[in-house]
Amino acid sequence: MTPAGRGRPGPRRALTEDEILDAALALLDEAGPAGASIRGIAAKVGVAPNAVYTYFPDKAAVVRALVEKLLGDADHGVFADRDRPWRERIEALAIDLRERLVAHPGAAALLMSGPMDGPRATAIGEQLQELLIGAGLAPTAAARSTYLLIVYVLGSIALEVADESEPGPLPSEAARIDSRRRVFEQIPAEVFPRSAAAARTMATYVSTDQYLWGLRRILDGIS
Amino acid sequence: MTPAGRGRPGPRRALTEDEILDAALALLDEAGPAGASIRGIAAKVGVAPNAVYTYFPDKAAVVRALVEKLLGDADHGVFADRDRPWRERIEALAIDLRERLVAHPGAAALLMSGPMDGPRATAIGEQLQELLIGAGLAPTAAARSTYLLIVYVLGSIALEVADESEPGPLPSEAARIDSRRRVFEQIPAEVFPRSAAAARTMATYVSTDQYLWGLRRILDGIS
DNA sequence: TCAGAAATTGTACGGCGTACAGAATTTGTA
DNA sequence: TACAAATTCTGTACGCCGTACAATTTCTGA
Repeated sequence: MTPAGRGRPGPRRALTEDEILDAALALLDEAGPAGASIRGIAAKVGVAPNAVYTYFPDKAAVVRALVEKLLGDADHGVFADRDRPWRERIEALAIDLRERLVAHPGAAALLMSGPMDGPRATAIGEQLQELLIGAGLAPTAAARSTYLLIVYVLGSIALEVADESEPGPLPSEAARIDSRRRVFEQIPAEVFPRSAAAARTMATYVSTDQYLWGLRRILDGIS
Repeated sequence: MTPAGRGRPGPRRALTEDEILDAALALLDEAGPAGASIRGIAAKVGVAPNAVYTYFPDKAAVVRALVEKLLGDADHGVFADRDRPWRERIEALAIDLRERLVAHPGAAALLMSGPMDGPRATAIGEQLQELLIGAGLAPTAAARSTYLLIVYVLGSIALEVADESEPGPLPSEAARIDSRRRVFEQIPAEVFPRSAAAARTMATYVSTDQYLWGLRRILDGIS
């Protein structure tokens, strides 16, 4: 488990941390959280279960590392382009994060299972603050707005993936909306009149449209 | 497991669904998610583990029922008082939900572990829509705003409880902010200058102040 | 060359959710 | 009033899980 700064005795490692994380992610995608066990990961990479403990001290560390990996590097694309309008840059980051995380529904839930204090999470917060200060916000307001945005992005994604119960990749957005519509159309209008009338809108809660609509209301609110 | 509409043969039940849920919640509070096992619940109420399956088909059903129970009845207090200003009513609901859920940190995480389609969740959505329409929003905007608010409330709470890793009741807000400050003050200013400068503000992300601040920005954005 | 560090395996433990069969209890009805 | 059927609960068991421990193998620097 020690970093193994090559130069010390001992056989060469058969794996890398990244191979383990890739296997964990693949299992998460195929079989959901239940499938991403230490034993499953070990089987997938072809070692005994306890060999994983050479690379990570325990399962929680695997999850932490996986979350960090999923957050990715935020300093790319439109978000990093200082010549674009700031709202556009934030929308680009939000869309990018949503795409990356929704692609791995099982993993998205892990995001909110522990403190977000990894370097990549910090880097995203740093860039958001920098951007908002550049947009004219006072430093304190920029920091608070940064957290508001993170809450919104992560909350949206978590609720979105929680809506689908099956493991495996999420169905298409259209399919998910459709199945939600069928559910919401059953709402009894006598007891929930507003919800029954809004069934079609509520079906689209998990859409990119709603996601961007909510984000824009927040951006309106902080500027 | 069948509702047991008294009148059919069989011994009387030794428990009620509610006793099981109470035991589950107590275990969740004492020992966190890991402690709230079917076996633990059964031990706490004094039956064999599999007796629980008389009341709920599986563990997921226990969790679903617990989540519903935790959501509580929203139609009370300031939120239900149609004579108060609408923003005040929403703030009252938000504060009420946060208090109720943060009191059971282990359970809060369960909220986003499945679709929020229970009757109590629907009732909250219904009342929010009604309120927002009364505030002058068009029905579609009211529905979208409702979801935005739910995302914010649940996302905030989930991130807040995820920040504390230990099971058991959350420390006081002041203690949590203090411990966050100590962590954030370690951020290296050379690599994350904005975050380092905002450490004190970031420490208060988990405060009622920040929670209400963010909520108000959203309310600003939707009106 | 070889001492000793590191990686990996075999084995084991306690805990989990839950399936299944049987015993015990209660009921409406014959 | 006796009994058949329905229901609750227990005993037991299975296959998972995370992970601790000791032994084995493979490598390196001295």
